[in-house]
Amino acid sequence: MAIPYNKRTCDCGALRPSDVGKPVTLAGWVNNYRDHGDNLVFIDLRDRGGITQCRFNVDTDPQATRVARTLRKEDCIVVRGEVISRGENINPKLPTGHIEVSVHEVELLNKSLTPPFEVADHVEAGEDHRLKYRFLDLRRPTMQRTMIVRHRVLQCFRNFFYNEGFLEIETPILTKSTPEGARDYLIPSRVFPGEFYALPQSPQLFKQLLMMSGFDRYMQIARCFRDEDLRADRQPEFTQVDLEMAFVDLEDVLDVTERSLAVVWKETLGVEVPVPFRRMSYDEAMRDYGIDRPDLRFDLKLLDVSDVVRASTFNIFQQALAAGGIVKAIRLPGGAEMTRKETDGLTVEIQGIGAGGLPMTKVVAGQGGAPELQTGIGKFLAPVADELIRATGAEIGDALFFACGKFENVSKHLAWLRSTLAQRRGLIPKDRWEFLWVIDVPMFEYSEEDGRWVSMHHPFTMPREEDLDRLESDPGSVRAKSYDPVVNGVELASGSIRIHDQAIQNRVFRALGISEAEAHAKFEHLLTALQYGAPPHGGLALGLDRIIMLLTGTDNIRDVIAFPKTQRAYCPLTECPSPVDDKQLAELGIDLAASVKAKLAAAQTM
RNA sequence: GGGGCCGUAGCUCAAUUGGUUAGAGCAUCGGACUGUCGAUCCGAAGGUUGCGGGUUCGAUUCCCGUCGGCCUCGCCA
Repeated sequence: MAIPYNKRTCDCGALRPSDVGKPVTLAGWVNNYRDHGDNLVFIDLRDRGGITQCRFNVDTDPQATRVARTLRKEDCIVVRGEVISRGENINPKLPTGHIEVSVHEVELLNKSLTPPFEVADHVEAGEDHRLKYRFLDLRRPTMQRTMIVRHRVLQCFRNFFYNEGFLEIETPILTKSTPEGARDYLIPSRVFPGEFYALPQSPQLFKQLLMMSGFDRYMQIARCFRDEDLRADRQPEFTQVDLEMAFVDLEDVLDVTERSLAVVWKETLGVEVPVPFRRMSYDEAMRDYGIDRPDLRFDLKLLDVSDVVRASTFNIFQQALAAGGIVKAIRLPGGAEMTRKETDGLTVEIQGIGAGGLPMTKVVAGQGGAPELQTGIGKFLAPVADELIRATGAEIGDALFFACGKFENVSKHLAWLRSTLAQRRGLIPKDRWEFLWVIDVPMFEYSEEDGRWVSMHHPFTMPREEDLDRLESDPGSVRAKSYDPVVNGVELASGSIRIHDQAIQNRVFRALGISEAEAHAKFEHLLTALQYGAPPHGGLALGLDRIIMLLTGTDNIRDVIAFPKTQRAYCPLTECPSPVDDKQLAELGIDLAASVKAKLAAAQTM
């Protein structure tokens, strides 16, 4: 008689000594089997709740034991039996380790082929392999835990924002291509041949329109799409917890956002996050950390030593300073113990991100015990050694690393060095969460490539009122009413107060070199809506994937997404993207370029 | 588009300066075993060294190309 698998009594992680004596029905996958010959067979049964050991005794249940002997890893089974105590033979590694199920009946629901890799946390498998067999990879306990955390965090955000009066409203996936920002994924229209929808990079304009529609407080768990190259923390489709509020100013958005994050950290990790978060201006972040998302878990600030090294004899510095550049340094406590091999390795790596090299020196005890600079560029710095040691606060045993040139490059190189040194030298404290807001970000940055100003955030961002009169005369000095929450060097979100005045919106478009005709072609709906009583509003979008990465302690975004893509945005599981029938293309009025056809043909004959 | 690392058994990896029949652990298969729990013991099977070319008496090793994976710069409002 078949065992009623639809009447499971609990999951495989639930049973405890207090359940001893109860009849149970469990179903799941064979995690492991141990066959002890004549008498005993053990099966570790796994489902998303955990693992329960099942015992088969040939003396009492010969038929079930016969079946159990044939079971192999990843077979899907259902068992019926009785919870018994393990006596002395407890397994402290399992929450269910004090009990086991004495199985009287077992049924194989589906036999598994030998899996291509073992479903266990301790067995590593190549990542493309894991993605090809993602349904097996997701059975691993850590992956299951991650997906469960993800679920809980989503619930947590939803509950929090509902309680704060937010409405969850969906926005279109098929929408309009936008000129600024990332490359769009395009969807050809069958009904309008030659015309295209775009997948949303974010629901930005729709959420602003919802504010103009009077919904006041909006939230959505929104899937967003950007056709740009991938990174360890970037996927072509990703999830944002998207917010927008009307009749608010900057303080209101910051307040509700930081409280939501505090709740999520409390609920998932039990960590109390103090609110309000500290705030740092963009200029301060760039000056002290060289990056707009500083990791405040460790010090290693960037120190401007331009004036100090001006009198040194190091040519590279002289040239940089003469060209209007700067020289900055990082003081690494204990860095003098680094080997030549280590520092040479850093030099090669920093050259890989565009630096000319990595000037450095060590602070050692000279004659009489006074600190002096040795190795590296020490001899060139001799004329300014005392002053440099004083300016950097360097002590005997430290190392000093330098970068020189344009502010942007120095910042980029030393920001990389700062976090690399902190990681390799073990300077990052565990279980520390350093939240902050980065505010007062410039509205625009100049794009050499495009020969014009481009938005740092997006074109709908409100400038600070006191900077408005410089929008035309000095756009580079205008700061935005934008705000980014950052934790441990990770940008969690990005948001701003929006422009709700058509005149200001037009001035910003003009500053961006977007003509009136183009603005109307691309944003007619927004510009029109701004003329019908648009309320002041603002919001932000939290990067859910990165939040889950932080909460689960992974540095790989693929680990927090059930079905992610490879670095080339390929899915090994579904083997997509993939070619489509000529008929489908014909319906869309699309003809492939000759070069593309040739490539496809060549690939097929291979 | 640029830089870096990698590709050897089903999986994770090793293989000396370019040199005998390319090894190990896990998985698999067969056998043993009364309490294991990442079981243990005995045995077996398992390889176009990603693919193509070159150098060489001889290539997993060196060179060129190509395909794929990862990290990264550019890019990502």
